Amino acid sequence: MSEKAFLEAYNPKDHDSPLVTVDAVLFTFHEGALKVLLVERANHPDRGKWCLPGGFVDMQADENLEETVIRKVKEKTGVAPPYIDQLATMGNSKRDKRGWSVTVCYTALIGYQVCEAGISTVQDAQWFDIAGLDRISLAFDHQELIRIGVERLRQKALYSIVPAYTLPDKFTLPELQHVHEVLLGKPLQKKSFRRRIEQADLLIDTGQQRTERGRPATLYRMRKHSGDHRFVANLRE
Amino acid sequence: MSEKAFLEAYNPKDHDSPLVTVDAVLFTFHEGALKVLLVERANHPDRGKWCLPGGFVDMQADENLEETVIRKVKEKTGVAPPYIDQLATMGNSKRDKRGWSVTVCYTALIGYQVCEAGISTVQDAQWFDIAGLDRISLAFDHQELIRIGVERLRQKALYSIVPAYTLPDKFTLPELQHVHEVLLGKPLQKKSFRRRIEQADLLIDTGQQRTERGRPATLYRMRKHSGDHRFVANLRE
DNA sequence: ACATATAGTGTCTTATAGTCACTATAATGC
DNA sequence: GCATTATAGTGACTATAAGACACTATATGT
Repeated sequence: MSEKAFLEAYNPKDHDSPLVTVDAVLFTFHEGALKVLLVERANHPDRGKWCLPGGFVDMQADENLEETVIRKVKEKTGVAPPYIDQLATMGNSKRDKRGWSVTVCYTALIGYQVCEAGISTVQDAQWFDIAGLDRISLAFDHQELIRIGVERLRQKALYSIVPAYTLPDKFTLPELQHVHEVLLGKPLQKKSFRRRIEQADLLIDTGQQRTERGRPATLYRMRKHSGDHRFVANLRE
Repeated sequence: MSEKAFLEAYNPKDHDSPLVTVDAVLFTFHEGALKVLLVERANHPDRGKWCLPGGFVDMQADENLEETVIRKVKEKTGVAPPYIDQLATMGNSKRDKRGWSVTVCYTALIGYQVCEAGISTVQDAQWFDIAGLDRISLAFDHQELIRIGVERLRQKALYSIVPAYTLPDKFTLPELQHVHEVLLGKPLQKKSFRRRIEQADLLIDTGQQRTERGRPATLYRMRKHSGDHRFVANLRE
C-alpha cells in the first residue's frame, strides 16, 4: 500500500488515545511572597477544588501545545506571560478519574500588576501564596506539578535571573534580590548579587529611580534574552 | 449531577484527542564518538526512514509514560537504561501526517557493551554517530529531538557527570573525561576534571585497574545518585 | 541639622577552575 | 637490562568569581 492510500484509510479514532491536557504553573511575586495562580473547577471531576489553569487541546483552534497553554493563561489573566517554559509531562492511568490522561505542564512567570486587571474580572481565578499551599487539596496531581515548578524556579535562581520575570517590567536590584532570597529561603550578599548581574550586562538602566524609604533605587528592565543567561558559578546554597 | 453519575456517563471517545506517542533519544559512547540509537520504520507514514525508538502508549499495558518508554527501549536493546530523563514534549498538528499528535520524548543513556547483544538481535535498530547525522533524513521531527537531546547532554557535561552513564559500569577517569571533551568539542584540563570529581566523592574506586597503553588507569563505578550531583561551578566553555 | 533607612561600593577573603611541569607505571624495542 | 614511549596521576601556582563586611551615598522624617 502506498503512503497516500494508507493516510486516506487512516482514522485516528480507530486507536484508543489518552486524554491530552495542558496546564500552566503561573508564578508571580507580590507583597514579599511567591504566588501561583489557581482556578476553581466548575465541572466534574474534582468540581469545586482549586487547580492549575489549563485544559484540553483544541485541535481546531491550536496549532501546537504552546498556543494551547498561552490561550489558557490568557483566558484567566488577559495577557500572555513574558516567560514560558516546558516543565514536565505527567501521564498515567490514575491521575484523572476519567481515565488514562497526559498533561503537558508549562511554567510561566508574570508581573503582578500586568495581569491584575485581567484576573479581577475572572471570578474563579486567584493568586495563592506558595507558603501554606500544601494545606489545601488541589485537583489531580497539580500539587505535585506546583512542587516541581517551585523546585525548578529555585534552581534557576541559583544560576540565572529568570525570577526577574515575576516582577513588573521595571524593577530595582534590591527587589530582584529579594525574589531570589525568598526562593532560596536565605539572605544573599548584595555585592555578589549585583556584581554578577553587572558583569554579565543583563539589565538596562532605565535612567529612572524609585524611592520608597531611604536612598532611591535605580529602575532596570530586562535586556532581550537575559533570561537565557547562565552564570558559570552558582550562588551558594 | 453527582461526580459518580458524571463519571459513569463519561466516554473519552466523545472528545477528539491527539495521538500520543513516546520516544527515546538513547545515547551511548563508543569508539570515541557519541552515538544515538535509530530504528527503521516498518510502517507508514515515513516507511523506510530512520526514527527514534518509541511508539504509542498502550493504555492496557502501561501504567504511566515512563513504563511506555522503558518498554520501547527494551524492545530494541534488551535492557533498561541506567539513566532516563524527560527531555521535551512536542505537540502540533503538522509533525505527523496522521494528524494532531503529541510525543513525550525522553533522553536515556546506556553503555555500549551492555546492550550490544540485544541490539544485534534486532534487525532494524542501529547506532548512528551524532557527527554527520544531520545529513540523513529522519522521520517526523526526530532530527530536532536529537538536537535538543545533544544540547541537554552537553549542558550537563558542564556541571555534572551524567555523561558517565554512556559508559560501561566500570570506567576510567580518562575515559569519562574523553566523553566530556567530545560533548563539549574541546579539550579539558585533567587536573580540574579529576579534582572536582574527587572532592565531590562521586565515584567508587573498584580497586581494579585497566592497562591499554602506558600506565594503568584506575577503574571506577558511579556511586548511587552521583548523576544528581551539580557542581557549584561549571567547566568553562 | 541630625537620625534613620535603604542603595550602592571598596576591598579583602575564600572557593574552585585553569595551567603546566613534574612524577608514576605500564609496554616495547634494542 | 635499560632506554624510549605512552598514558595516568599529582603538585603548586594563577585566575576568576563568590562571600563577607565595613564604608559611602542619598533619600525621608522630626
